[in-house]
Amino acid sequence: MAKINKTKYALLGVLNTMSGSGYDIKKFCDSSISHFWNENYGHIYPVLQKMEKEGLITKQVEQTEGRPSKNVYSITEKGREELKNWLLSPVENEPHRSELLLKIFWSKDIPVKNIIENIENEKEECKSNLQHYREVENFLKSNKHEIGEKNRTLWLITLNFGVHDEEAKIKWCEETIQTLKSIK
Amino acid sequence: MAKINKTKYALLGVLNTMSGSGYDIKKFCDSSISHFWNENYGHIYPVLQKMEKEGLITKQVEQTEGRPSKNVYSITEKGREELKNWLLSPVENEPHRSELLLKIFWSKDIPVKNIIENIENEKEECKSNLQHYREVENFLKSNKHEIGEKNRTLWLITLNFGVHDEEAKIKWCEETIQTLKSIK
DNA sequence: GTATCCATGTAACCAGTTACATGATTGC
DNA sequence: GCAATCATGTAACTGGTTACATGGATAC
Repeated sequence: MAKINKTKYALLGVLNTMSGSGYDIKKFCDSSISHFWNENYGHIYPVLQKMEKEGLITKQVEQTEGRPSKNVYSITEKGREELKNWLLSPVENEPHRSELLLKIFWSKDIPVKNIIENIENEKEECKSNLQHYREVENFLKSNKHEIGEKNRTLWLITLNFGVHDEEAKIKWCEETIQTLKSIK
Repeated sequence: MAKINKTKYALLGVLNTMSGSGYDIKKFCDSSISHFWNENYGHIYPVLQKMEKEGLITKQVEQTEGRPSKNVYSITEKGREELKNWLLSPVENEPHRSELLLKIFWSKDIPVKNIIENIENEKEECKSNLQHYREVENFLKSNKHEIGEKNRTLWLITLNFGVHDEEAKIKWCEETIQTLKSIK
């Protein structure tokens, strides 16, 4: 058996917060969980159809004048159950792949300055991510309404992961650049 | 066009260090780059065949008595070029997905103690990874021969990434567990 | 005698990405 | 007039995992 479908749970999570169309779901993902999760239409639409057949969600077609018709999905009790069971189950860590590290590992015949260049780029990206996380963090903290206290805490926790992660990577980049300069 | 094949470069990297069979390559990967890269036979063998057709590597069949016959692959000049070009090109960061963060994000209806449980598990895994990295680090440092000074530095750099990463995650786990306990 | 290692490969399957197709409305 | 937004979906494709199939040799 191949990998199981995690997209399903991402979509159930969204629909457990709000009903909406594939389009709405995609927008929600991009604005809330994109720092650790991505989804695209080519996957969202088929998975929604499949989940409807399984009875995890229901569809309702909405017609507004002058607008394309909209398939609004809502989570069912069965869907809520399925989501809850998954949330309570242990995390399956899939091995991640780092192209940066792979490149460094095989760079014995590459001039040090080129290796450093790639690491400088990485560092800049980390910095820009970090700044972005801090902005969203401030936004979430300032906004003491709508989403509920527990949700805010949980969302801040995921952002804080990003902050720790980027900070650690920046530190590693700086150390590594120094190390490489010294062997030049 | 879909994602390009990074496995190719992982295999070229191995073959740029040593000639060997698919089996040898897998062993090498498991013992050297497994902390940031994984490969499996179901992918290695077809990719080797494809690369041979493209002229990036050559095959030589080796027969030893009392052993299964072995396809020993070696990198060609063309393969070396291809690898070098890739090593010099900028890193394409593909978005990563974190199941742990996805679970936390959607856990508003889950008891705090269950969320904490998952984070405790994560912390334990980080600790065990960290210890492993430190052991390999010591092994590499003690062994002042065979692989060359530059290679040792590069390999230590990739390990050091793991160390920074795991330490940051452990810190995040501890902070997060405290935060969650306080909202209980 | 049993588990592990050596060694290669295929088949079935699912995940996920990108491009294509369509078309109206709204804001600049 | 043009770009962006709203809105849904399919097709083509690649990546990658797991299971299956085979079988001798060696170590415990």
